[in-house]
This record gives sequence, C-alpha cells and structure tokens, in this order.
Amino acid sequence: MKLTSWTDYSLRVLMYCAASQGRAQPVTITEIAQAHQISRSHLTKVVVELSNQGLLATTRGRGGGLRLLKPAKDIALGDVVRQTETDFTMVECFDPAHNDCRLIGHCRLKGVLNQALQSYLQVLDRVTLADLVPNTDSGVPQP
Amino acid sequence: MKLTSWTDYSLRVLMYCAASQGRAQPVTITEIAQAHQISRSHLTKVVVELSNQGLLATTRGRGGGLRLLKPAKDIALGDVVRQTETDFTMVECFDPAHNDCRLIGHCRLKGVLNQALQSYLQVLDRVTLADLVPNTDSGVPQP
DNA sequence: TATAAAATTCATCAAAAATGAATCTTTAAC
DNA sequence: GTTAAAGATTCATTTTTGATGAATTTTATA
Repeated sequence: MKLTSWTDYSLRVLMYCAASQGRAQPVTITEIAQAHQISRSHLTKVVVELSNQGLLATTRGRGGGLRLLKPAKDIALGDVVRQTETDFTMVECFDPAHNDCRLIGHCRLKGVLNQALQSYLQVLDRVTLADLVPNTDSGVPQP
Repeated sequence: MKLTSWTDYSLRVLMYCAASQGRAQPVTITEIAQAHQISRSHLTKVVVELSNQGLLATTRGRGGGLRLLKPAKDIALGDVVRQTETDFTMVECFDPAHNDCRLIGHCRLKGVLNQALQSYLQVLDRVTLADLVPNTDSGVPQP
C-alpha cells in the first residue's frame, strides 16, 4: 500500500508553488524539475493534470509559469490525493457471476476496508498546503 | 493506493478458516483455491507465509489441512495487513545527500502521511476475523 | 524575431506483482 | 508397506502499470 510517485510529484509541485507565493517571477516547471531532479518532460504532465484539475493556473511564453488558483490554506491534501491517485481498490471483490465463495452470510470485508480508507483520507483533509510549507500567504511570518 | 492481491488472498484464507471452525475435517488449500478460483499452487505460497507468521498451523499428509492458531476474535485485521503488505512507503523521501529541495524549513509531508497511514491501520485494528465471519467460535449463533 | 515558457506526442523501460506447471516431502489410511 | 492426499518447494514466465524521457509543437513576451 503506497502512493504513486505521480501523487508524490503532484504534492511537491503544489508545495513548491505554495512556498514561492509572493515572488516576483512565477515558478516554472524547469525550476521545480531541477530542484527535485526529475525530468522536466515528465513533470510537465503532472503540471498539466493539476491544471486540468483546477489546482494550478499556467501561463505560457516568456515570463510564464505556475501559480496556485487558491490560497495554500484552502488546498487540503485529502482533495489532492483523491484526485491524483487513480486506484483506491483495496481488494478485488469477486464478480458475483463467478462467486463460488462458501463463506456463510455476506462479507463485511469490503465495508471495513472502505472505512479504513476514509479514515486515511480524513486525516489528510485536515491538513492544507499552508500547514506543510512555512512561508505562505497564511499571514504567519516565519522565524 | 491499494492492497495487493496477496493481502486479499491472505484475508480470504483466514476468513475461510474462521468460518470453518468446528468442522470435522480441517480446511485444505485445494478447497479454498477452488472456492475462490485461484491456482492452488499460488495460494499455497500465501498459506506458507501465513504459517510462518504464526497465524495458521498446517498439517501435512492425508487428513491434514489448515487451522487458525488463535480464536478468530483474537486476530485483528490490522495485524494481518501489517504483515502481508510489504511496502507502506507513502512517498519517496529524497536522499538527504542529493536533496536540493528549495522549500524553506523542514517538510512536514512525511509525518502527515504517516499519521494518515496509522489512522488507516487503527481502523483495522478494531476489527477481528470474528467480526467479518458469522459462524465462528465467538459464541454467537448465526441466524 | 528570438527566446522562454507550457503542451503534446510517441516510444519504451523498469519494477513488481501475479501466475502456474512440475516436482518433492510428509503422513494418515488402508 | 503401499498408496493416496495433503502441504512445501523450485523454476520460469507473464502481466500490469507505473515511470520515464526525447523530440517536437504551441504560445506569448521582450
């Protein structure tokens, strides 16, 4: 059970943007790619998806770059992870047509695993980008 | 984010054993494999691991089979999942030697994701095999 | 018009999970 | 003691899907 590196990169892009708010020049993909030693090409796809998901705005051309569409304190990790992770299938529930399972009664496993998953996401719902990154527009000066 | 089918199969083996407690003949691998349409060979490996982990006892030879080493109500899902899932790496934390991350301050991401993971497992800690399977040795007769 | 930025397309590559055939070992029943 | 039924082991593949990156195109500004 792990998150994909796609989600990992998504979070890093968002955190980088959050940490860079207030800069004169916007953050660029190349900059983030270099900072994290990831291929610029690959990271671009992550940025495009985040942009499609309404988390980032991008501007092309010279002087362009990325910026968050909402204040960092309004972007909860849970929502990011829900969007970037594609597969939350905990167990493969068998196709009813082929189900020859001899367990008596209905299986409660699926429901329990779903509860656990919700609990996982709820923890992340209570954390925002602003909580992760010291210098944001949260109004709190850093030491 | 998903569990492996290895974990899935592990849970099903344990549930099957729990549901079969009190039977004259012990449960066999072949029986479970047929019930779930899984290759017997493959499922054997799952059983061997569960046995190594102290959850199951196996007996070879004619009349042999599987049985739980503890009452179903004493086997918590959390403990099973902790043992069968091999990789709980939420994000790849960068090697400090190569860390060129420009985020100011220390990153709280890892800690937060770990909290979420613990929350996930804690939900499963509160559920036992007996909760999943109606007819166990829990003393509660099934309808 | 040159440059710097995002966006797209295409082709792989890599890693890990999943699978199953074939065979060996053990043991109870006959 | 033989045999059949059970778990255990070994080996080789297959499948999946995530991850990667080169090359090119589009857009916009200085």
